[in-house]
Amino acid sequence: MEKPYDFKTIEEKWQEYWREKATFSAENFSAKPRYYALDMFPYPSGAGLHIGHPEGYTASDILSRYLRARGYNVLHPMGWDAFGLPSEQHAIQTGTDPRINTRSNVDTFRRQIQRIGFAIDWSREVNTTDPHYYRWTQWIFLQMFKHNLAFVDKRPIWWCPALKSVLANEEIVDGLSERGRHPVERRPMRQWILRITRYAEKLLEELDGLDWPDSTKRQQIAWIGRSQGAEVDFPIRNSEKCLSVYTTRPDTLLGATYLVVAPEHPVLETITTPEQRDAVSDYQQKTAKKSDLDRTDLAKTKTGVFSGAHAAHPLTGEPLPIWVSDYVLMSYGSGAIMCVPAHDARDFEFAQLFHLPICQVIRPVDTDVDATIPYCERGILCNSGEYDGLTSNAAREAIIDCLEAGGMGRRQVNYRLRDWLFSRQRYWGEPIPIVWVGEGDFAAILRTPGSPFLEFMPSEPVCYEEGGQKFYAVPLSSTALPLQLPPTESYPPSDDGESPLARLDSWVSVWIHPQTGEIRSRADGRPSDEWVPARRETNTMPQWAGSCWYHLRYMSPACETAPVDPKIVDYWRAPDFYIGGAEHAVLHLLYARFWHRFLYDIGVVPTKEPYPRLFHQGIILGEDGEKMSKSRGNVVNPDAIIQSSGADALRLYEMFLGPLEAVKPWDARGIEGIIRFLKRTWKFYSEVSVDGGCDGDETQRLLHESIRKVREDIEGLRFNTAIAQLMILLNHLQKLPRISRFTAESFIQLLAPFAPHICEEIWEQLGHRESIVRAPFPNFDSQWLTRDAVIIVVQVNGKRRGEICVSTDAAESDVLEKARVCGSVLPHLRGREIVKEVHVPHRIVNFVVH
RNA sequence: GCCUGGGUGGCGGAAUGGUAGACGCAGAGGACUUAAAAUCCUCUGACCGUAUGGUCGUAGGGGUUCGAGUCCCCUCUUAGGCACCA
Repeated sequence: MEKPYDFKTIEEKWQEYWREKATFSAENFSAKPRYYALDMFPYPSGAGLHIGHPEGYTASDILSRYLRARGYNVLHPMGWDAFGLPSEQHAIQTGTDPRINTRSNVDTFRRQIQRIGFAIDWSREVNTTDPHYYRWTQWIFLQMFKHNLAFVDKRPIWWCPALKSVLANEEIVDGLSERGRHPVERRPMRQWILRITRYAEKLLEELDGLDWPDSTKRQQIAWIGRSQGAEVDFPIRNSEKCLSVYTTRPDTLLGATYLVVAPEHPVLETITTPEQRDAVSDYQQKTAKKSDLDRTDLAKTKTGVFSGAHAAHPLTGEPLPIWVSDYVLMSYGSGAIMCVPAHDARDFEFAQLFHLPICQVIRPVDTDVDATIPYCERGILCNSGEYDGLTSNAAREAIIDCLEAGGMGRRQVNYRLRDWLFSRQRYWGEPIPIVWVGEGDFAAILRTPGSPFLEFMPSEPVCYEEGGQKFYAVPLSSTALPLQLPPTESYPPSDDGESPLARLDSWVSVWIHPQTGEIRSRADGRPSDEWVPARRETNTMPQWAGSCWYHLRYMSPACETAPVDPKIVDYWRAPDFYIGGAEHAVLHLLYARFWHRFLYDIGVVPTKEPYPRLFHQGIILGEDGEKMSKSRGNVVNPDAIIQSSGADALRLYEMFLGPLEAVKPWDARGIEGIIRFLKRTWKFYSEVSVDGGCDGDETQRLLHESIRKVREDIEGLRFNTAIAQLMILLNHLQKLPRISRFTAESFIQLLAPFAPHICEEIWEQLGHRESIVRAPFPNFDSQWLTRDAVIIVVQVNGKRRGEICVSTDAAESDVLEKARVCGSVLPHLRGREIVKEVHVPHRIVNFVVH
């Protein structure tokens, strides 16, 4: 009597089994080869799991299950990136503690992920909002602080009035907030900044050795934006000062006809002439009001004003007018440029607009090349005095040498990368473990030997000035961590952008004891004279912080003495495989590389790079071929698929849709084929007779070919073609009344990484007591991969005219003779002269005839 | 504007320079059934032909090659990234 394929019962049974037996726990030290497969952990949103999540998770799961069956000690963990804006917004709207909402979202995500049957070691689950976790996020921050990589600055930052939040450069897209697409403006605010720029060179260098998608590497290279050139000093007329500019084209120096400074450039204060004062101030005010969207819009014609001042050309002494324009950015280089309108498109446009002189100093090497001005390529110098006739490359070196000799310039490397704005005026983030004290108290702390506050004290103190008073940053000691997020009733930031934490005065205002490191609320009154007043930092860290090092925490999630146990990280090293969306190509992946590299530099981890091998799964589009979104109403819910078709079907279908890296649309009808495949598998095993006999040659051949193909395809992440091969194999087996035990078991084992539940069930029905996970993956026998005879296609002039069957070891002359007399080929050869015979063994014969 | 990927049947897709369209969906016909669903079998790129078969065909145009979806050049198109970075 045939039982129907009851996927719900089967799947829940085995999920329970795996959970109870901790089937997928990873050993920290094992003689087996190790493999660490890492998924980008999800942000547990209120919307629940999205169809895109299981795509990458299934891929890493198939790989994990396969390698486990190949004898590897596999670590495949999961966790939650649970700090973030949506939970905070929810708290603001409902007034409920984001901890409550976050906990329930995490529970939902865990339940949903477990219902898909991933081979995850749940004992290693991490959560960035857990104080046991963020204790170490704070610790790493303090290490950066200690190493002078964290500082504060009052600088104009992006402020989004709608979100009431400051945003990082990276969170602005097209002049709008990445989240919510709200307008943003500049506002000066005291901010924590991490000196990622100090790591620019290291981050660039190591990129080369990573097994990453090329496009992602290219994006990071572009983001870091290393450029090589020179800083050139132009002495300002009637002044002691110089105006320094950065250029990547020192070879065009003799073609510089004017200078332009950014409207924010401090030099304007002193050099602007009285006649031009009003015009310059007016222009400065106008640009301050402009959004960056307006300011960087290339379509806009350039604007600018003359400052009235001149600077001397460092080589000729020629006076060059200094202009002001917002096409020069204060944040890059020195905020000033030399303009060579003949050889730069932007300078050319500006020079034309304001009738500034244009002087050509480069001509093309090849006279056929279009030399229309502006000519922006390299070439041969002209109108450049002693440098005439030199190539751009030679001239660049000669000119920089001359500038350096005269103290008028120097070689310089610049990066497009900006320092990382690391503070948020938010509640739902890691508190920054810093208190602020006055100048005298700070000096006292420095003079206190053995003070716990000296543990993370940097060599260069971090301070800021407010109301004529200086405040110094004092780092909490590691024993004071975690600095827990205090409970509050009110979540919105204030209108001036201060964090909600700033309102908790009993938390913010504290006494600290320099000798003991104790901290007490100031609400309680000063305990004794030794205690000094301090104020806590009220900013929190951005969401990126927790995801910068979670790959390490999985290794030793309960470690109480370090972010990661040194012995255990020595064992696991770094994830062997990391999979996640391409949208993280620069932000998360650059920040995490920075933190990880820093941890390497201070000896916490043994590897320079966190993710040696990276893969991006392509997004799954809605059935209409558009990105899934609530507003389009094309969202596919994984829960509904599991309900109607089962987790095995969901897993298989997501992998069968197409190549893992491709962007591909969902098709609700397509999953029918997968369901049929699973039902046929079920039915086949309940009917077929599995005996000790042998299979026919054809069956053996197909089985061993399939084993090879599936193994290779899993290793190459070509899951769609692996599944196709399993379908071909089943289509064949289905026709047989009986199969051997080896064949019966092999097919199920090949399918098991993809559809683990049904395979566990069938495995059990085949008489096994232990989980299929424990069974070694089948090997192919290469004797079945070679054939005695092979079909060869015969072409005449490249057109297929017939086929012949020849033995694999047939001599070439025999093959050609057989091809020549082949019935369907003969008519095409008759009366023609064969001028060439091409024979590719085991593949093709081609006769070239006249 | 610049830098990357893509463009193959009605659809998702498969093809180490060597039989284009594997596998699956959808569609057509048939078997089973009182009937439907499910299942199973056959067919299914276009055109011509009763048929053996032939011609065309991988966005378009050129090229290399005995042979090109695959390599090279140009054009169109689409997705992603960057965008006054001096």
